[in-house]
Amino acid sequence: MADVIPMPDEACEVRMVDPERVEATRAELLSGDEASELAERFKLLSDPGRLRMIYALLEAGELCVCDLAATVAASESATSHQLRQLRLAGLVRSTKRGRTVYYRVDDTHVRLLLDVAVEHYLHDHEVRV
Amino acid sequence: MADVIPMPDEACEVRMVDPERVEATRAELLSGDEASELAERFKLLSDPGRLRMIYALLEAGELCVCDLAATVAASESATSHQLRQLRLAGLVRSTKRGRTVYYRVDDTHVRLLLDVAVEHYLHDHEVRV
DNA sequence: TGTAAATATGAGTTGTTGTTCATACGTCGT
DNA sequence: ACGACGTATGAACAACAACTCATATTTACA
Repeated sequence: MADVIPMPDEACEVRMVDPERVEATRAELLSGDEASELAERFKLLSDPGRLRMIYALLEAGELCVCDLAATVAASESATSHQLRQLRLAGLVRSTKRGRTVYYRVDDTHVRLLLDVAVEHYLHDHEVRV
Repeated sequence: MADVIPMPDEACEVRMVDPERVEATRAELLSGDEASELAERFKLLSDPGRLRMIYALLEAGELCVCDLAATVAASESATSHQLRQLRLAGLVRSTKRGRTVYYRVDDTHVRLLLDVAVEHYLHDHEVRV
């Protein structure tokens, strides 16, 4: 889905069963920008490798690139590319000490988001009541 | 990132600065399957259009395909394709009444996940103190 | 029964994403 | 200053994801 197309003011070709509910729901709906911003955040969490990296950083507190790569069993280059994305998104922060660069999670909300997801999507199925 | 490559037991070519921390973190890390399962969930939320659809369904409770399409300003075909994904993932459920099909969210956890994300990533920036 | 409505699906196309490989950059030790 | 190390980055490529268009399916109604 490219991006949100503005709704034509006068519905020209749009079929609707319940126009009132549509209008009411549209009023409460996320704007295109809001949806895009949220989606971008979720997209960062939508790759297994990135997810493991974030998780590893949350666990370890701080890791250099090569250690993180070893931890999640990825190449250093791939790891660096992913970290760049996360850094540009403000999800992680890097500190250079000597020639090694240490990364840490720099987003207060990710931990909660991950905890909620892990709790509901993993424990529910495995620890099962 | 394709999928998780198993870590070689004997680190052959892997540089590490702090092997102990790596090993400790690996012990606490998500497995490849767990990471993939979580990532797949987040991926469903990583598209602005899908996000708006889910949000609309949460708001409206129940919507038929054409009304949902009108609500999020997408084509009915695109909407149907997205709903198929969500349905296969068990995130929404469909009910056929006559010739129209009504969809509703069928995942207890999505609402919480979305609420957390909206709260932290939207309100924080806009309502800003 | 035939036609239109509401949705589903498949094929084809295009844009995006993650990886590898090669290479560049900054830093340490000698 | 030079070579090795740790990391970053760019290009090329392959896999994937989302859209449109065309067509199929099911139901309602005349």
